[in-house]
Amino acid sequence: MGQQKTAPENGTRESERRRTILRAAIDVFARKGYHGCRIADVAKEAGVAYGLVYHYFKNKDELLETVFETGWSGFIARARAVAESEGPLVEKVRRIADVAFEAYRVDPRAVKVLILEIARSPAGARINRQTAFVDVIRLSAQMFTHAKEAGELRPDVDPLLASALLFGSIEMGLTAFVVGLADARDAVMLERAKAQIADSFLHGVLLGGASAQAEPAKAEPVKPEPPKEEAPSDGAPLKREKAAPKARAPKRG
Amino acid sequence: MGQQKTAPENGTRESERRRTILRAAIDVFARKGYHGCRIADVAKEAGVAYGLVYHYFKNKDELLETVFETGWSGFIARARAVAESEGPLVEKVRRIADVAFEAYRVDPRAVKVLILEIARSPAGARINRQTAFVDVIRLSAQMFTHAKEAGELRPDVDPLLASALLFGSIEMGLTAFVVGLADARDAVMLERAKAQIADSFLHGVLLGGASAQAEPAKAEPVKPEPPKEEAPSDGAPLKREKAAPKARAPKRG
DNA sequence: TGGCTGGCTGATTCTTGAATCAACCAGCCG
DNA sequence: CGGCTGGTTGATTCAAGAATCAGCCAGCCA
Repeated sequence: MGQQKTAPENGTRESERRRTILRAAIDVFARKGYHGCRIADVAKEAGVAYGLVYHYFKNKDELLETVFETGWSGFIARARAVAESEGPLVEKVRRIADVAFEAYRVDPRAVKVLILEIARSPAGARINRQTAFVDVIRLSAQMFTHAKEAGELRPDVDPLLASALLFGSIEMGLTAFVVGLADARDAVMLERAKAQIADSFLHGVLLGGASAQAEPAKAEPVKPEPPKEEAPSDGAPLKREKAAPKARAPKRG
Repeated sequence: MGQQKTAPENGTRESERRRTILRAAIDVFARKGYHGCRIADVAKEAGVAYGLVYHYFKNKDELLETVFETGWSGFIARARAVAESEGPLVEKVRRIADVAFEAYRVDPRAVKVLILEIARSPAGARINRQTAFVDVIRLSAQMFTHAKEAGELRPDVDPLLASALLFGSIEMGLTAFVVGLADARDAVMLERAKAQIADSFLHGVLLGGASAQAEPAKAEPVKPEPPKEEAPSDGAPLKREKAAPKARAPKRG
């Protein structure tokens, strides 16, 4: 395929092979977990020889490290852009939720690995990882600090903690899908979850507060939600009630 | 120490030794992570011979499993009690946060292991674990469902998701301490964080909405909580700073 | 054509650490 | 005392799987 495969050039600088292996690693990690798989699995998934993995990556750990950097850097960049942009806090929070959910929509497996294997990787964990997670939280904490100074936040809210809570909500919301608590194949559901996360975070869940979608300050690009005549969402919640174009995506194991 | 060490009796039925090993396991897991330590480490920490660990536990996995059950069952029992009790949602949410933070205060290491190693253990994870986590969420989801029926919740809030968000907030709040983002040795800080988590979740972080402690539409019929004179949760950041008795102590109700 | 180069291969080697087990050491009972 | 029982020990065994390495092969240039 890549005609000019002569090493040196290649705009991407990242050989096709290398990318294949990385992709395979993400899939295998997502399926069996970092510790639960052997390099052999990755190689097989990628359809390459065992040794080739070592040609491109120093060792198993570097492989995970790379998966991390690849996925995380993209997310953090977008999140930072939002956090540092101008505009009302409400907007920013919504957009951050957007970024996270979009990432999930585009590549759920990668997000799963990020959430399950990396964000919470135990103490010893080399490099960034844990640090990285802390970084985003610090980053958005600044956003909250500014918002607070601008009088958008309740004065008794701690910026750092608020930041942690926002990401905690987002993460757990995503986890619900990752873990299968909610059906992730349903785009509408994702959209709804995203909206609720932002709303709950901003206005709380209690009745009587500022009504949630009160101000569509900025019209959402999509309006997948009808009048919100909430269905009797009993204990069997996040499972789309009535009919729905059951876009049956094949459950890839 | 029980003089009568003859096996059969012993009210606890759990030998002193066994408990020592379990404790050591918690500490070591918390320090180096499950995969990052060997049985030998646990044995050394406990001050017993390598083989003894296997005398009390079938294998390494059972050890983790036990750590899990031990810590988790206690938490889930308390959480369930709160969720199924009578009273306004506001109260329940606060008390659930209480339970979680109290657990942390009592045994931070154990909580760390629970959060880092078990709650998010990757896919394949045997038994409960992941399931257990899902269970609490389902459990509290019911609580939200009832609250919704009682008109305490905004109608557009999905119970299951709300539940996930609550625990997501709690977990991330705790994680902030676990990871060292915030100083966990300060009891006041913990108290403050706990309060903010409940408040933010209930009323949102925005200024202007229902003021934090504003009463929701439905007045609380019960006043089950004693004054609970808590630390003044002012706006001070997670880093304890000098006085800033910014008035407003969120004395609920 | 023949000699290079470098991506690629996979059997082989080496390490790590889980799990086993034969022996040891009380205290106890007959 | 001598034989039991059951907690305790730690060297030994063993399997898993990470990392290595001696080469293979395809394309390329002289």
